[in-house]
Amino acid sequence: MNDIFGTYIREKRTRLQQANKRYSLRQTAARIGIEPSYLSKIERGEQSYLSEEKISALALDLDEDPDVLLALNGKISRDIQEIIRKRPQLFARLIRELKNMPDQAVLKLVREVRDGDW
Amino acid sequence: MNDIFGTYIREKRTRLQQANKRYSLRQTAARIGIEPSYLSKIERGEQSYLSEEKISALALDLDEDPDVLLALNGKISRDIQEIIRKRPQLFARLIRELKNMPDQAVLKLVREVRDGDW
DNA sequence: CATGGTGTGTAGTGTATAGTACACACTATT
DNA sequence: AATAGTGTGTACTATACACTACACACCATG
Repeated sequence: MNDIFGTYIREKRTRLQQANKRYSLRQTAARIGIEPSYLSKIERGEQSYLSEEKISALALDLDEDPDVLLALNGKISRDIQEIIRKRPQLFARLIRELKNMPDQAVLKLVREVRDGDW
Repeated sequence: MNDIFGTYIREKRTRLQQANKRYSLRQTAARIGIEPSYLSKIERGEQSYLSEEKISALALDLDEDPDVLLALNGKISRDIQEIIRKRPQLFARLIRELKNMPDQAVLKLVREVRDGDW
């Protein structure tokens, strides 16, 4: 189904594997704490279920952005979900408004918030 | 576990029931398409699993905000999730920045976006 | 006093999610 | 020729999630 997540991490891992043999499927699986056969299935898109914890561990291991890997897996990190659930109306409105805004516009908001005069 | 969702909808429903007998547990359950015993369990917090579809239907029926009911149930609506997953880094940054901002500040952003000059 | 409507208790169900365990075939090394 | 390491196939498992089905006890009311 969701073979884009699998394809993405397989490409990244095999690229790292060229330079360093510790990025074999088996060793990587061992580091993130799953069976090699399971990681194999996931990379080939045969099975795409992987918990947030494992995805985050994998992101750390492969030097990838956890939020990106989670998104490729159809997930959103728990801390983000928590923030939204605490003020659902507020964030729902904001996020829907931003749906079609270009990246630049959203980034401008981020900057505005960070060094803003609130 | 999550008896706040149940308590909330039970209160709202029974309040509506005072004025209109069509808001009995049985009739309400029938309108949203679940068994009365199941709605009973949910309202008493014994079981809190309810799909997004049923929660939205319930929100509509009880004249409540779907995003709020979903949040009380530990969920976030699919359309919001989709928006975030399409640009995970961007939205992750923005949302985390806004975590501790007061409502007013976030609302100001919403307004800025809506009638902004992008 | 039966009938209709109320809420609830108990038991069971199907699918999704998140994996393990182990055997197999292949390649590289020693 | 044995050994270590590679990826993969098959079968199985446990828990979470999202419900249904049906029986029960308790009012009202005609």
